[in-house]
Amino acid sequence: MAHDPIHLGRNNCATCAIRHRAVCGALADEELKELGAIGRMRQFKAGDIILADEEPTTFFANIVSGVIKLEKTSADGRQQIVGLVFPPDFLGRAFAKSNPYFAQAATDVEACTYPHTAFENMLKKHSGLEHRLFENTLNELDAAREWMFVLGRKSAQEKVASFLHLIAKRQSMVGCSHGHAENEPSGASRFDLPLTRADIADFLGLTIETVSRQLSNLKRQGTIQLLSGREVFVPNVDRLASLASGDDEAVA
Amino acid sequence: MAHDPIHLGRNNCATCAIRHRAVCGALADEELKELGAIGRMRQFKAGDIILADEEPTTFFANIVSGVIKLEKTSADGRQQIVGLVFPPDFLGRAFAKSNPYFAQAATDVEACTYPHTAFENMLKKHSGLEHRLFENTLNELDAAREWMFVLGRKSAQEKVASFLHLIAKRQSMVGCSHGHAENEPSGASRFDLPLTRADIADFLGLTIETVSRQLSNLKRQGTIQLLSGREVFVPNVDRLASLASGDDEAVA
DNA sequence: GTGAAGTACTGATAAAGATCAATATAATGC
DNA sequence: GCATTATATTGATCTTTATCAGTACTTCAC
Repeated sequence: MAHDPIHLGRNNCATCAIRHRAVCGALADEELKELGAIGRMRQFKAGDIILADEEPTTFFANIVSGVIKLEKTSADGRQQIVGLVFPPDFLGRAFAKSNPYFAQAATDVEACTYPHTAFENMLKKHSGLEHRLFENTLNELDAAREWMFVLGRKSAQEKVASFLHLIAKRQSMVGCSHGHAENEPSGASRFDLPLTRADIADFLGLTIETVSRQLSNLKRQGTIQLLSGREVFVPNVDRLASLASGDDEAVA
Repeated sequence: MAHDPIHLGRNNCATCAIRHRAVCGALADEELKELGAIGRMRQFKAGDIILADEEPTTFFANIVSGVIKLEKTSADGRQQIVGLVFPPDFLGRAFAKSNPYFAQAATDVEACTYPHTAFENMLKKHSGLEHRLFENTLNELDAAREWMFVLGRKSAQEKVASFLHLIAKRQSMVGCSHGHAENEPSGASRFDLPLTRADIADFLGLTIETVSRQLSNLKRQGTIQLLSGREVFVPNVDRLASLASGDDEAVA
């Protein structure tokens, strides 16, 4: 926990936890060496701004650990989280002059960063890498559209249940080193919430109070247990999934 | 208006209205001939289902005229439009077994369609084409996230104003054959709504009634005029844009 | 430990939007 | 043309969620 502050120096791809699941998985050993040469492992603390809105792009990154929130803010201060970046996701908007959103560390984060121009040159040179990033982007687009349904059509309870279900899925993926994990956890699940109540509200298009009330409801029902404020235990993930899609009926 | 029913036979890329703005714009004449050989112009009538949810992908398409809505539906019948496809946009989810949403013609549509496998082979062969589609996808992702803010954080009036502003922007792009149009119309604008009130509601996460009331409000204020039910005249697009972002204040 | 700041929960009330219901307008078929 | 159906508007009422307000719990500094 008490590491060197920001830069951790050159990273060792061979021992990297996300070697095969991140975009770099597209590269053969030779090419990987080339990419590794421009990569630099960095650490961010919860709350650090990683990419600023409207600012010129300076780097891209693969997330190794932690969670980053992508946020839009309007002139009058309203906020909406438009994406969460988990390991082994890629951070950054390729081929744009500036970044279309704020990227802020939701938790402490470790990321393998690549300088803007050098990385885009790699993309041009290795079409396999670009292809992998393209597939990544298509998945992100699918996820964003999935979330549009949550934002536009779900009730507060369904929204909160959807969020918990999402975290349960992603957290259980972390640590699983092979495959893209269609492995829905269907039994029990336990995880730490990577977001504050305010963040959850901004992700779901709700207020803090409503999030808090819905969490209390889910707790009262027995759908979840709140161990501390951040630690959640879900005895039956299927049940949570049902609530997330509105197939509730018959709740204590 | 009274055309041959569906197939219009081989298309002529040379005279195509969207030749340079669509993804095919990435190709040189030689390659374009190759793509043209697998393309087939088709017409759809308003309401036709173009791609069905969960069904295997059978074709992709470039939209030449008209508007297509991308829709998600839940088991209990709730609907959310997660994207609108205008000319010269690309329709279809590359590299996936099945389509993640419904695609339905909102208006009559003309589209240049490409068979699934043949098109994906073109992508593999011509990395320039893939790159262009990638850039396209990145723009779609930006737009989806932009819309997440609308869905999560805007009021009903702001949502309806945002929708009208979006249509004003896209409709004025149609017919403009060069460039990607950062050309915000800032004076007056006149267009036909490509969506019914029910569609607009599904796009904005509202009910039909609320959409109707907000349109009536905007009309009462003088921000818009409703000529027929579908024809809209906006005397001052900037004013509409202000309402869309909540910088209202002082309305008659 | 104590105090202070940040974070989270709960209650009372207000407001925005949904729902229910009726009517009006437009499009379509015969 | 008229009847029928789909689409759109408007009003009355109810529900959900936001807002306002107060309190409790955590974390951190000292």
